[in-house]
Formats: sequence, C-alpha cells, structure tokens
Amino acid sequence: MTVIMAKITDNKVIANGVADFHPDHIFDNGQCFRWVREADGSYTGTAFRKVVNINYIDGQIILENTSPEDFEKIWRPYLDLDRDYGVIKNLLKEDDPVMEQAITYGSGMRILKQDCWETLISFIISQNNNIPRIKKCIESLCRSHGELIGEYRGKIYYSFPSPETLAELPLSAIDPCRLGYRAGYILETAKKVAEDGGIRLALMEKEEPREAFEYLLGFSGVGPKVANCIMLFSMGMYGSFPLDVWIKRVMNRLYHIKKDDINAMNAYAEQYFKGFGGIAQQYLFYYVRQLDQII
DNA sequence: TTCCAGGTAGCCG
DNA sequence: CGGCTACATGGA
Repeated sequence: MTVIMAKITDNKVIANGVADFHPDHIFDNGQCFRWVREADGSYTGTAFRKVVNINYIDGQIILENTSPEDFEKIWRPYLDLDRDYGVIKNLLKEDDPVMEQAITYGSGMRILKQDCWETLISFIISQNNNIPRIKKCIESLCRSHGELIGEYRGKIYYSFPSPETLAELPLSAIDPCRLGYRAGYILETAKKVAEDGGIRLALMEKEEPREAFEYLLGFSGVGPKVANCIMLFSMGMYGSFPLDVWIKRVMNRLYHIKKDDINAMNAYAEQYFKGFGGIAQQYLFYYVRQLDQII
C-alpha cells in the first residue's frame, strides 16, 4: 500500500491510496482523548504541538491546516498510513465470527502512533475513570499548563504540558483539573520522566516489549493495563493486549474464558490473534461499547 | 443513595 | 507470589 500525497492547496494536503480509514473508527474509539468531531464528520485535534483537521471523502484523506512537510513528518506516522490494515483484518477474521462482526463494525479503525509521554499521562488518568471525564481532565490539564499552539476555526488549542512543566508544579496547581487521587501519580511520574528529559521513555519503542513493559511498571499509577495501552498506542507494539473491564467482559462472554482469568485471556490473545492482539483488542473494544447491554 | 468508569497501590496472608 | 480494598470524581 502506497500512500501518495496528491494535491496541495494553501494549507491543505490530500492523501490518496488509503483504504481502511474512517475518522469515527479512529478518533472516537478510546485510544486518544483530544480529538473533537465536527459537524461535517471530520475531526479536529492536536498532536506533537500541531493542530489539524482530518476528513475522509471518496477514498481520500483531507488534512486541513497543515503542510506537506508536516504530513510526512507527523501525520503519516501518526495515522499509521504505511500499514495495510486489510491484511491484518483478514488474518484476525479467520475462524473467528466474533472478530468478523467487530471488524465489520469498525472497519476503518487504525492504531494511532501517539506521543509516548502524552499517552503515559493520559492513561494514568484513564484508570477507574470514564472516557468523557478522561477527556475533560486532559483538556483541563492542557489549558492550564500547556502552551498555546494555534487557533483554528475560532478555537484556541493548547499543547500537552511537558514533563518538565508538570514536574515543577505543586499538587495544588493541578487541583482545578479534578484529577482525583491520580494527581499525585501524575506529578511523581512527571518528575521521573523529567530527570532525563524523557530520553529513556522515548527510547523504549526500540526495546523488546517485555523490557518496555517492565520499565513502564516503574511509574507511579502504571499497572499492567495502562502499560499495555502505552505500548500499543505510542510504541507500535501491536501485540500488547490491554485488559480493561470491557475486554474482560468480551473475553468472558464471547470467547468463553473464565471471568477474571487474566492469564487465560492473555494466553488466548497470544495464541489466536497472531501478533496483533492489540489491534484485535481495539476492534473488540469499539464494537462492544456500542452494544451496551447485549453482552 | 448507590453504582460505575479503558485500574493501581498498599497491605496482608 | 495472589487476593482484598481504598482511592477522587461526576454522571446515571
């Protein structure tokens, strides 16, 4: 699959040759928290200190408020455009009617390659929390301690605060963000990351998953589930299999694994999801959340 | 009022 | 090790 940047008009980039791409399936599936759906079905959001609007029409990705340089440097990897999800979907669907349903529902899903520091803090916030409130907490954190990075369609956008910025703050400074008991975890984690300017964290994506996992568990507020989310959503480790309440429910009720048997669930993912446990997990997550009470 | 949400830390046997 | 519970917050 080759993605070609086809056309450029002032601040717009259009990318051709992308299949398996649907903004709703990508930006509203719980892997990211800072993208907002516009009335036209496009999403506006920020990553790596840039503001962009993304839509998909007639087989083309339309990126507004960006440049060809940023498309190549930021958005191509961020949107995982060089991966053929068609191949992965076919692998996962084989002999798995549940997965087939999930993939049919979220056919345009992609795993974003997000900033690891932002993902680390975002998923610490996610623990024992619900998605709308996670989004509010993160936006509040960015508004109060991030930097102004741009204005787009009349709205102001802020960067995700740096480790150094958060490391200097007293607990009282993030009180208004309503992070609850996670506030302490976040400042502690920021201090640890800021010690070396985030270099060690950034290098983890080149390490073996096992090593990245152990390193992430060393942060306050990071357990197995959050570590797997960070590895999956920011380090390109697609075998990572985050087990949250929803996926546990799926594994129990649709894959008939004993409730709370984490080991059996991981073993199943390892054996049947062909190295793409994380991607499988994300199709399942997006699928079951709309079912609501069917399972 | 109680229950729940993309769980984890601390403690106890 | 495995099992248990408190932990802030706000919406249902």
